[in-house]
Amino acid sequence: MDNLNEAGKLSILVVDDDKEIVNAISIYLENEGYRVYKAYDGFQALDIITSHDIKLILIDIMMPRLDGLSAVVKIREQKNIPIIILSAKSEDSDKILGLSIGADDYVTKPFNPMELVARVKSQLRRYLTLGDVNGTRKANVLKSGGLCFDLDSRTVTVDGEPVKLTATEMKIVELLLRHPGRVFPAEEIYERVWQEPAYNAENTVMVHIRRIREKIEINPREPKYLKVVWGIGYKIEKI
Amino acid sequence: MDNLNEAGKLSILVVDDDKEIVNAISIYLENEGYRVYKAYDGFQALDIITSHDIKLILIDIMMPRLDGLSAVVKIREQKNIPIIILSAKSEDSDKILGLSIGADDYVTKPFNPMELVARVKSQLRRYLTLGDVNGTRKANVLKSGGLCFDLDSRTVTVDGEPVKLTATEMKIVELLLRHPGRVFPAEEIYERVWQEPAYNAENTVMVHIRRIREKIEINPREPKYLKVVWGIGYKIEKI
DNA sequence: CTTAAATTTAAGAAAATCTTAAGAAATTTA
DNA sequence: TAAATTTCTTAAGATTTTCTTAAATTTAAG
Repeated sequence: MDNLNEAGKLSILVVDDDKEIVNAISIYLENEGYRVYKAYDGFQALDIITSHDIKLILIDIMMPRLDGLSAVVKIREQKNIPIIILSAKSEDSDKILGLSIGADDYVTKPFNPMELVARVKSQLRRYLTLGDVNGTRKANVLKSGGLCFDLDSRTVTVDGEPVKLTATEMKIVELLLRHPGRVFPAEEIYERVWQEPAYNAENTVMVHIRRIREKIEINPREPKYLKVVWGIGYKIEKI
Repeated sequence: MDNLNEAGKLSILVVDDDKEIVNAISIYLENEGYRVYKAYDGFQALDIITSHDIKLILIDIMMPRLDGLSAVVKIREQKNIPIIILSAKSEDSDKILGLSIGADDYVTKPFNPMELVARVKSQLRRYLTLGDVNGTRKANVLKSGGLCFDLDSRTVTVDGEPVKLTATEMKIVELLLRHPGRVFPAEEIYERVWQEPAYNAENTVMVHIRRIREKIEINPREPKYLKVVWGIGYKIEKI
């Protein structure tokens, strides 16, 4: 599988038996800076997703040979990437059918190109998190010893006991757990979690660290998980 | 009852008073590898399903002698297999009637053969799970504790007591129940339920959440089912 | 022992959610 | 078609939770 895509572009696969539609969609997506792959039936689609690093799929559900709904199911068996269904039908029952089968969104033809792009971005935003370079959502738990972070339910447990962290606290724990053993200066934690330049923000980070410890450590004064490295920063050990 | 069908093929019963339609459908289904039984009115249909191991029924609701809707009701009393209604009528009232009476899907004539096949496959996929050898479906309900959503009748009950939700409210509950434990940001709820990009829509979602809680929670201020995760979104617990 | 770094605490500020209500929109009924 | 009903959206204020700030305290390294 080629994981190297030109200039770091995200790859999108467009599947429809109508070549004109595929081309039209491709132009809009390429304009937005995506690399577009094209397929004209379900089998071609399956071929491409097994040989290329596709991040998102746009697929028509009414296609010859392997119909779209079946293809969606097969794709889901292989990869966990966002799937947006294209369809001429607009009835509610179809919407529900598509979504319950494992698609993430549903667009009816004729569609507004800008809306389509908006939905593509929305889906990619949802699936592509920083630490998740492959775009494939793996088993969604991060661990270090008894500390466990379930990314789907956004639940943190210590030795199986659920612990209630705030959103910011969770982001800090997530960052440290995604790079176990690595030491992060408070300044870097701030910049990565708050997504803005750190200016006199160390204290803020420290107070958060304190509160996280209060929740996940048995004795916050002798932390077992969230450790300090004097003069450098904080880390959670690789276990 | 013969449970042995040739070469392990799945048996489908097609019921319509128009023989041409029955034959046309049969060809498409046989092409897809199904064993097809034919009936030209409701009584014949009932005969066949009691003597053969039918996995799915396609039935017209406008038929002489025993009309289709009545047949559907009687079939449901006997067997719990997927039923797809065929009809020349496309009015909404019929759709609702057909589905509420226990049918699983609805196709209006004239129909696209590929679409019909797709729906047949979709229904079989939904009902024939590995552990479910008899072709009798699993209870089609989503649950979390005392909260229960019956997908067939689209009815919600709390501790057995029926609760009257609006269509939108039901879609929200369905989404959360289909992914128990997972936290959905208000924005994502909007996009998945309304099927359009969320723009300043969080408030709308919140008000709906509030009204759902009013209906399903004993004390809406301390929700037992529909919980908030501060800074992230809403969820219904996996129980 | 001194100093810089890290911890702890508490209170006010900020942000997110909740609640309510009124009017708009959609649906049903007459 | 109009009236009545139900459902949805919008907005604004109340409430709750979370975040930031700052100052006092403790800890580790040299």
